[in-house]
Amino acid sequence: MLPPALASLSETKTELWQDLPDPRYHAPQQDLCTLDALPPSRLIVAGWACRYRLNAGKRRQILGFLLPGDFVGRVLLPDLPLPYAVVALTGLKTVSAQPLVEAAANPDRTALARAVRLTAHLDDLLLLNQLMRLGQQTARERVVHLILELHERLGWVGLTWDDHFAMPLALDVLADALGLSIVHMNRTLQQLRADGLLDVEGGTVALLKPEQLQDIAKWTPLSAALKH
Amino acid sequence: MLPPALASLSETKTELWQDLPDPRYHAPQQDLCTLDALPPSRLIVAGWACRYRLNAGKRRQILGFLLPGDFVGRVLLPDLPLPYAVVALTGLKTVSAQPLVEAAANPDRTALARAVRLTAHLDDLLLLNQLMRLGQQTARERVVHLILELHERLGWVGLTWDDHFAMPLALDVLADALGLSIVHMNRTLQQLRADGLLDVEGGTVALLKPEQLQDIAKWTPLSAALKH
DNA sequence: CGACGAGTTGAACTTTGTCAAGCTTCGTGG
DNA sequence: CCACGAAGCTTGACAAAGTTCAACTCGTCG
Repeated sequence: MLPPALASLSETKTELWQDLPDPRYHAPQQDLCTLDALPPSRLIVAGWACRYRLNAGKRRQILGFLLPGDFVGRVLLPDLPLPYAVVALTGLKTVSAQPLVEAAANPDRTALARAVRLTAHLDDLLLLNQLMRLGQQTARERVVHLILELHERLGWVGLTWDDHFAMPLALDVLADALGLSIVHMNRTLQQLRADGLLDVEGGTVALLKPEQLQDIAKWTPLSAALKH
Repeated sequence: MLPPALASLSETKTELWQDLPDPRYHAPQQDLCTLDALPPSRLIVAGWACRYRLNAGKRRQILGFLLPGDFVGRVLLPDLPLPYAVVALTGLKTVSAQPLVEAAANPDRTALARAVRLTAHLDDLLLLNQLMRLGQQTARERVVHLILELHERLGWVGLTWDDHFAMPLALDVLADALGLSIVHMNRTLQQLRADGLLDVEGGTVALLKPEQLQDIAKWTPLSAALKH
């Protein structure tokens, strides 16, 4: 199973991912990088993190989740400060992504360069998905849409089993991501559970009726948008 | 007055902007590029456009506005399809931005390359601003925040006069951008007008109490985030 | 045992959307 | 020159969606 960074590179082996240098471990709640600071270039090997911004001391807005195989920092423009912060949501293992960033900057169009640059495109897609959720969807739609997105992304790196997967996120984290109150987040999940559509318990998500869920959220697989 | 693309380059003259090749004119409502198509690389010289996405046939979500000095298409990754469409909101004049895109790809860190790459960073900032508006702010805050953003951006290219500027947008366009219904968009503007904070009429915006507006929207100037 | 954190529930309230109607403006064609 | 219609803006009344506050549960960990 390939990480998203290399998803399009069938010939590139997982070893590349595993053999990157300088492994490090981060505790939950630890900041991986702060707003307007020069970010490190690292790749997440295990655990979940998120990008977020604070709006004038109020509750944070989570911009997106970072899963195993995702970059912390930027592949393109690695020399500019990030307009957001990144924090570990679980215990985290990362490795240096320096070799991959350098490959992306390589003017020769190697397959690796192309694959790494594709991840920048994927990042764009994910941010737009998040924006569409916040701008256009109801609470119910947002929740389902996000969960389907996580399901697809985790599938790429072999972290799903059938139609369920581990989601180590508390209600308040989901609420911050989806722009909802904790209470409403809760009620929305209850409702989905009561409808027999999905199940979220003990950090595990089960998609009980995948087709209906895709319908509710008007979900389009990310892979469709990357087919170019 | 410099376009954003070159805002950080005091030594670069406006002529560069004016002298780009292949001027073209586009009618309002004309698509400049469509979803998942390879975009042109063009620079807007006059008029307004926007990026948008449709969510399953419902009303469009506008992702951001493109003003004079902004790129249509992408500076980085010009060879990948856009995950959104771009349409002219007014009559539009554009020129080819090919020379600038090539400059950005130049591995030598020329001042021009750096400036053009900065515009990619600015694009990120604008998208994040939009996301924060949709995720965290009330209708009133969103409207003010967007207007302050437009005011700052238009100021960069000399299209503001004191605290007012031309905004050739109908209510439904603003509503699509801010994720509001037309009716509520209207009422929110009415309220702001009644409060003596700003005035929107006949395609012109006047900021009557700029400090209070910044307060309402928790506005941070973009220039602050670009100071790096 | 107690305390804490996370999840859950009810009830009142606020914000925003929907529907429907009326208005103004402006251009067009008789 | 006026009547007409279309498009955009405005208003009221109501409905739906989401938030807030407050209380209660449940398990875990000291």
